[in-house]
Amino acid sequence: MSQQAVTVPPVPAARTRSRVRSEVPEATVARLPVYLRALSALADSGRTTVSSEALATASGVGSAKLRKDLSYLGSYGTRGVGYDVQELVLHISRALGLGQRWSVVLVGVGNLGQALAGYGGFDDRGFRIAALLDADPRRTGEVVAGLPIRPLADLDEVVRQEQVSIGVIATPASAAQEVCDRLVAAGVSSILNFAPTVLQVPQGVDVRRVDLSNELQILSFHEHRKAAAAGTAS
Amino acid sequence: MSQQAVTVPPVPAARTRSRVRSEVPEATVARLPVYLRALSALADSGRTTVSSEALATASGVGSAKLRKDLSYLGSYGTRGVGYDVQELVLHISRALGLGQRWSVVLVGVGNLGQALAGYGGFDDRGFRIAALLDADPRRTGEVVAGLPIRPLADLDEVVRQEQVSIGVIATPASAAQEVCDRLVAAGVSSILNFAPTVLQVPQGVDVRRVDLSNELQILSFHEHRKAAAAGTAS
DNA sequence: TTTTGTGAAATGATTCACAGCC
DNA sequence: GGCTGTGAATCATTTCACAAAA
Repeated sequence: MSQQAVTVPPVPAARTRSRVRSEVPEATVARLPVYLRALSALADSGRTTVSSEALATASGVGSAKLRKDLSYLGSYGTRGVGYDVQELVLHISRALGLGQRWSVVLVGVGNLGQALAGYGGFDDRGFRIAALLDADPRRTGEVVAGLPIRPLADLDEVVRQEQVSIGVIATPASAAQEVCDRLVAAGVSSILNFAPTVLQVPQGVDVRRVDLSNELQILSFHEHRKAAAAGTAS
Repeated sequence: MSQQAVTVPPVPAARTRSRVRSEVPEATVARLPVYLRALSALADSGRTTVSSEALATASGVGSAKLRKDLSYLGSYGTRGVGYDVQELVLHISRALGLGQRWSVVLVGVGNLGQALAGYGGFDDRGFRIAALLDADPRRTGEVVAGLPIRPLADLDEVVRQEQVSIGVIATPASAAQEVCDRLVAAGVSSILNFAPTVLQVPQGVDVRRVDLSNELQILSFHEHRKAAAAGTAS
């Protein structure tokens, strides 16, 4: 059937007043981090140059798609040779806005929130957890992954003082919309939502949703079809 | 900018030998779980019927899209009235293959694996964790979320005995491909991968990837663009 | 009168295939 | 000779807009 997945077009498409012309297609943006990761691995293994074919294979896509994706960023390859690994890392990083270190606030330090805080996927690549917040006052002060848990009331202060522009919601579904509203009110304009709810946000705010059971259900659909197909194998 | 995201077209498109004709578009499949969740909430709140407009709003999509999506499953609405909530839940569940209970094996019981095991998103909707496996022999026997951790060597036995067809990988990136190979060898044909790697799998195996730092980087891209746009506000 | 279901149009993404450059 | 960059063709998805059903 397929390959890697989970991150594409459910982003409904920008509806900005002034039609800003996004230049890089959304589907391409969603793949850039994958290329970046593959390139880092190549760099670590000592490769200095790579062909579209090789990088495409490592990223689980076709080489034509890869080349078209990269072409939106500019012409950084050399015909007959390939791409310079270091240089390409730089260009993709720049396109993704990874030149700066983004501060993130994580709300909801339960099971999942703790795992996220300790995951390493943050520092890993230019992100920094500015604070952990939790609504339960009994958790205040507890230290998780080296950071003290703070009360939700500190939200505005944290966002202002730490220049936070990305919020991660790892609360139960029932609290997610309210937390989201408060994040937006505090000035956060990008949200990563792990709670199984659809958040309502004003224009100009980006939300991405990660939902375990959604993913399982999509896999279930395909399993179901495969089983049915196998049964019909005349 | 946008709305909910994270689960769509990065699924490269089916490449099955015999061109099975998928009927329901991939993009639609990725949204069905969202509708299902919204419908459950409506049912809990006592609603018995819902219009495409209302359900669309609750799901973060447009009503035309919703109606077209549902039309791939059949004509289950009543003109002038809307959809019967219970009935629609049933039809979507059936389409997703949720009539049966799927058994899942979770490999890698670290930080994230533990959070997933305890998340509740499994039992929640027709999924059952058949076993927790971990490569570290020191963890064997430890009980997490009510289940004992078993050694990786038990994989084949678990898959066979428990009729497992879905595997969840929550190992470090370095171990993911090997675990994946063993899952596939054992007969698992759908994989949910939380490790930050692109898995290579044979045809007929579905992989979906969930990657925290990918999501953050996509948000970073949009933040970056918004900041640039704000700066250019002449 | 309301709201579905759906052809047809518009938009977006992928793939092809090859000219151009190293 | 090998490999990129990209128009043009294809395929997929979304949106429009309205006829038909309740």
